[in-house]
Amino acid sequence: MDEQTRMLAGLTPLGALPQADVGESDPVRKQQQQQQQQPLGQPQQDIGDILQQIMAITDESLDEAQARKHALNCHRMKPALFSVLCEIKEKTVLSIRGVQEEDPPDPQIMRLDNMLLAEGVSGPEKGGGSAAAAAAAAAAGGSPNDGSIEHSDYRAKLAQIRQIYHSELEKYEQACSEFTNHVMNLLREQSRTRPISPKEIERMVAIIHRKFSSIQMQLKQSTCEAVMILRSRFLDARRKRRNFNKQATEVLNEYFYSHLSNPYPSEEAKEELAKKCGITVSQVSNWFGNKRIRYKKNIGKFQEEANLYAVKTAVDAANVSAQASQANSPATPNSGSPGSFSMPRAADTFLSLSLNGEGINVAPCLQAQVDTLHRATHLTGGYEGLSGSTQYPTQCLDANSNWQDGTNLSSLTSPPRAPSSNHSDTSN
DNA sequence: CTGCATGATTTTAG
DNA sequence: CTAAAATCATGCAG
Repeated sequence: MDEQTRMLAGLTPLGALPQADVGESDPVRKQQQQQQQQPLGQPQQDIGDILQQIMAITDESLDEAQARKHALNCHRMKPALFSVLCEIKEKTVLSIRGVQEEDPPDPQIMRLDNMLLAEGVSGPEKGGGSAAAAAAAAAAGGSPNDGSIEHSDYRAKLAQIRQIYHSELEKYEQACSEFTNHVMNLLREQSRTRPISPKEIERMVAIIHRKFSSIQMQLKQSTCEAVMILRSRFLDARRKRRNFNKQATEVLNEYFYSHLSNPYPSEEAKEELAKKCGITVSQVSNWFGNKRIRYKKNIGKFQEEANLYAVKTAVDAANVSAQASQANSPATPNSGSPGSFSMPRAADTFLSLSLNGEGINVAPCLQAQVDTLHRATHLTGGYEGLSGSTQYPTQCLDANSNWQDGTNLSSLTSPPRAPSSNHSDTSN
């Protein structure tokens, strides 16, 4: 109400403007002016009336308003008024414009966009979604490989967020374009009664878009937050340690102790172990990394374990070997000790590995193994000169390997190797 | 609650 | 890049 009167008050005096101000060069204008001035004395009042009527429109019902609008449009003074308004508009709009012009792309929203893109939430459409998510997950984990199993949960959650994000975004976009259309239609409609330049419509649209984009930003922000939360939870979960099951540990230990001379499984071996243990290749790598360092740090502590697995491997191998020798020809030239079990195949492999293919030392080492195995098998306990622990593979292997020749290691550990009274080693 | 075992991650060295 | 070494964080037995 207040506003209306103010506007009216402001506009009415301006109505006189054209007379003073309009460029004389425009013949149409001139004519309009003349028309306007013909009913001398009246024009300003008429304009005032019309404006008042316009203002009153809001109070009327739709039909009534429609009728009035029509009447207004048909009013003989309408063109004149229109042109006047045009003039006013031109002046005021010019001054309004320039005050606030399009701002540069918001750095904040750019940041969010980048992040969402990086996280695989926005970016390529649905099809590539899971791939992007996987990539994001992999990047997040820093582990370059597989892990698809443990990431699946994360991926699922991310996909969920992604879906929500997209549907919301779509909703916003639809609402935005709907609203924009509506406003544009309105403005177009109104442009029949009041002067609205395309520029102005454009500006209006821009304003609407800005509003909606600020809403969008909120959406993006909350999506980012959700992703962050998910990510942190995921990282936490990933950090959670779950012991491998017994069987897996057994398999790994078996491999480790039967390859003690060179406990570096090849990529294929790792894959095989991973499959056998139901863990990932990187977990196998972790395990071997940890095992090597911990074994090296405290060999004594692992002696028992070593023996245990030595026996196990030997027995297994013996069984296999027995079966094999039954089936095959007896051709195992190295097996000098026919004793209770023939030479384990596992030992064979391990030796060939440890010796780098040199066949020369095989025999003594095998003998050593047999001895140790006997000892271990019989659990004779104290083997004289050794400080309490038998060292199945170590001595033999130490002679042939260098993966653990890290200076003072064994000195810290409990039972240092007793070089004396030991078969094998370099002896021959 | 504590200490150790152990899987995972980070840092360092080659 | 890989492996070693250091470190972190959790699970679990006592």
